[in-house]
Amino acid sequence: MENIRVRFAPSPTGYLHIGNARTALFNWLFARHHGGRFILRIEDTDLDRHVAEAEEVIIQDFAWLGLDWDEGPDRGGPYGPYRQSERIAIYKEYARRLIDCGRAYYCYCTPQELEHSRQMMLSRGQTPQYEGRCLHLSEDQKRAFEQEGRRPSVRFRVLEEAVVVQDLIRGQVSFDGQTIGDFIILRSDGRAAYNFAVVVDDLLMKISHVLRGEDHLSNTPKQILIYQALGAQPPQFGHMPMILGPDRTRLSKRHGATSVSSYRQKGYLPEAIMNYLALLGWSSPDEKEILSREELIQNFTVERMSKSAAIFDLTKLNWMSGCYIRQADRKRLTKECLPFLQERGYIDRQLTDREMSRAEEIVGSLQAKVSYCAQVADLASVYFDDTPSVDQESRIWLETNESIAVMQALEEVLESFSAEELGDGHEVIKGVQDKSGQKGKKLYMPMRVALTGKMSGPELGAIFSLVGRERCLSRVKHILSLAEQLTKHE
RNA sequence: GUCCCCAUCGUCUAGCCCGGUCAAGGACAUCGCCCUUUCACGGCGGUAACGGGGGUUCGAAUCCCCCUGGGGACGCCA
Repeated sequence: MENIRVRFAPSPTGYLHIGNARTALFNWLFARHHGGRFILRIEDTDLDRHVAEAEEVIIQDFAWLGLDWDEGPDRGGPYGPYRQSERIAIYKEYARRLIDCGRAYYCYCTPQELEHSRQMMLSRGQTPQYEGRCLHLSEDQKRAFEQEGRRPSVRFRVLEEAVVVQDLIRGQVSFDGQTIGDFIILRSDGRAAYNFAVVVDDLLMKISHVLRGEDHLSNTPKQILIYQALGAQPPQFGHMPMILGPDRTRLSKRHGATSVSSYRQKGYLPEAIMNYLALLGWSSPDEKEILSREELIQNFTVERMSKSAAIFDLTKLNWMSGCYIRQADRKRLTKECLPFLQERGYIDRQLTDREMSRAEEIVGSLQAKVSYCAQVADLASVYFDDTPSVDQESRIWLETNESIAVMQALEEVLESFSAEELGDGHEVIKGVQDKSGQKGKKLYMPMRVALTGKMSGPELGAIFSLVGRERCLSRVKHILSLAEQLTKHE
């Protein structure tokens, strides 16, 4: 293939949706795999919905994910401008051409009138479709409408019997021209409608392949019609499967986190998000699942895209993210976790070398247990909370004498050690074992609960060495007193 | 309502184009065992799917038709 040019064209709605991110990713992978160009274009035709910083947000999320683009509003390119709001004159010019050759006409119907007739048709069980009322308006009629103060929109005139879409993913799909009503290409305020703007932009930007969500499949015949009316060759289309929520409906806010930034804010690693998204609707030829960005680029082809919709599975994302966290370099991971630790006041904003290496130890001790960085901060509470409460499932360890005996043994052994002697607590544990005669779970769980109030957490060794003798001791006393209270109440 | 797309374990999927090698493979989740003097990590094993009905064929998860189910689109939203 030659001169491959693909684009991602988001509307700046304030955040980058997970589904859009996947669309962007596949376009990017396609471009990088084939050595083509990846273009970012902002579809801000609808001023009403335009959010000022929205464009910036999208660009940031892109950068975070590691997607780079060759042409775009921020870096220019030979086919700019790359914002639709800056291309209004171009759309007008192309609409003019269609009017001149009889493939478009002015329509003076008001939104109210159109809504009314739509309802009428719907109630009669018909497909709502423009009836062509303004198709043959005389100059006098037009003037009369103008006098009324009506501003016309421009409609595309559909003449074709049938339109065939050659889809890269779905094969040949045909549409009956009869079912496509004359649609608006220029709104009455002069702005281009989506179906028109995309065509003009894709044409002028020499886009070779349009890979987008399946929800656009039924728009495609309209767009092909415009290409044809303009005497142009349409690009290759490929309609990708939708991403659904667990209830099998289109992924939306009520399914929870659906923006890329929400995952970034929780401290997911970008390569994990990229990897997971890549597997939604695509599979690698060797069935490998953990793929680096280079492997993704190398293996990506549209032939391996699936046709059926995929459910966004947070559980699997968390597993995959956990894989990346475990593989991550400790220093890097610590850097990613720092903001979360600071936010809770666990560590200072400015760190000495010593504090930094302490932070690395903390993160390292938790690395195998989390899926994303915010969880590190959750679990790190065991290093900072010296008066922990005992969670429900850990209560049972406060209720038996043999468990309490282990805790008491821990208290005594700890007291017999100096702060320097403690180290990673190995000797302490041995001492407690000797004293209590317990081993395994019955040895470890009481100690764990006495130290943290929880049944799970980092290695006891990490707790001993990072918390130190004094605080360990005060925690054990604290928990022991809680246990005492508990027994009294019974 | 009309049009369009889709249909393999609970979930993501391989296999389908080029029918037999599929008593359907992998991954997540789940269950069990092992490792670890604990939870986790890791290792091993188990449960679990070709939506239904017709064809075509010696033979169908794979090809055809119908049904059902799900999704999408029908906007002066993108």
